[in-house]
Amino acid sequence: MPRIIFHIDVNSAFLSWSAVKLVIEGQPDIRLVPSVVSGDPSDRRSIITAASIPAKKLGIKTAMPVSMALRTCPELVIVGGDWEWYRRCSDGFIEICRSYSPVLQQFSIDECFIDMSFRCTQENAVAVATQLKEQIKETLGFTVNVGIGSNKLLAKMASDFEKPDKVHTLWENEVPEKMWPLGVRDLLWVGKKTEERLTAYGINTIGQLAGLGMVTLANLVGKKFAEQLHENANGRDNSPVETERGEAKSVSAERTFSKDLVNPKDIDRALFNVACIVSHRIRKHGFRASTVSVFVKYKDFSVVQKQCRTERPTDVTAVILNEARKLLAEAWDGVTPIRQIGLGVCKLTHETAVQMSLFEDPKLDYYREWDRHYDDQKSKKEDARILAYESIKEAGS
DNA sequence: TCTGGGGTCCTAGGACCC
DNA sequence: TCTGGGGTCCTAGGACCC
Repeated sequence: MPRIIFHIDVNSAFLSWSAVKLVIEGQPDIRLVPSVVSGDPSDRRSIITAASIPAKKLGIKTAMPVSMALRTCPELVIVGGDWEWYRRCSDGFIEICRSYSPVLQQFSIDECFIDMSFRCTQENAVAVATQLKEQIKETLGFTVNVGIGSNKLLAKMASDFEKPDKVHTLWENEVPEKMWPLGVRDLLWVGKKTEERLTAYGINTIGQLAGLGMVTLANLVGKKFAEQLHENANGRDNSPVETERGEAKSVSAERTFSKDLVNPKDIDRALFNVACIVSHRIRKHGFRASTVSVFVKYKDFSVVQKQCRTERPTDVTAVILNEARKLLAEAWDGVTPIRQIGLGVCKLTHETAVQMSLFEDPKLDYYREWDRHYDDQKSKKEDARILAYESIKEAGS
């Protein structure tokens, strides 16, 4: 029996979600004018996270620097992102999708796959998808695209066709007509570098890629990736809709400074801040980390990254920070101005048995106490924010 | 024009062991 | 004294996704 997969993708997710909130608060609908969402609208270094359709028509794109977009369109409306609110919108949209099929894989905050094989037929798939799309619009106030295909790849490619508020199919027999004429860059997993390599070889469309011999392709992009690209370009993908959200494999935080920093005190403060964020996050999920890494990005965007193993898995801020400081000393010469700094942990375990060591730092108890205070403060702040949002929701309903 | 923040997976080379 | 080959772990870097 052929599979029937839906891919549901929120149109300009962050922008739509911010618009919904503003409308609830009685503000004009920013979806109707050139508008964007950016991290920090006042920071020259921030970039665009999402753009409205009128903004896109003016050539404003995601990931474009805000300063550049403002030159294109001086009257551009810029709003800051609001993660707590986005989380709620995302939960609402996932909940509706799940009511259509429990075999659901959340692909990102604004995308999911559902396996509809037992819930509809090829004949009525478009009608069912349209109903889903309308239900989300009526209940939550924002639009989605639904892509339908016989596997995840085709469903995802289909949802990327004309936007917004549309349903598209891409069945296997439609691949030559609907997918092969597209440029290679439109194929999932073909980014800038791979596109460059392929076009340099004269491969411009997905159709040309589909017909390319494996030996040639492997020489261009490596064996493993070549196999995947070959399958995908031919519309084949047998990956399942994975309902289990795998556990995080790494946790990281990074900060870009509004001006490049060179003062070691400033840089150490930034490192401290990201260490607090990362260690708080792993404690929240009950993880301990065995590897700490630090990276430094310079003005020319070159990156130096250093990592090391910890003596034993840890979730203590002070321990992670201590490792990070050593790594920073290796990575940074102490004089070159730094644009961005980041700290990550990986090799995460749920190990809770405390391994006693004769050499255990006697200050460890104090450090843990400090972390408990930090976590308390954080959760109090979160509670306050949740209350604030509940009242917004009430005002809207 | 001047480039955020958070992830995943893959590759390649070196160290070390058997 | 000089040599092979496989396996595993670690680190660094690159490419991709949203």
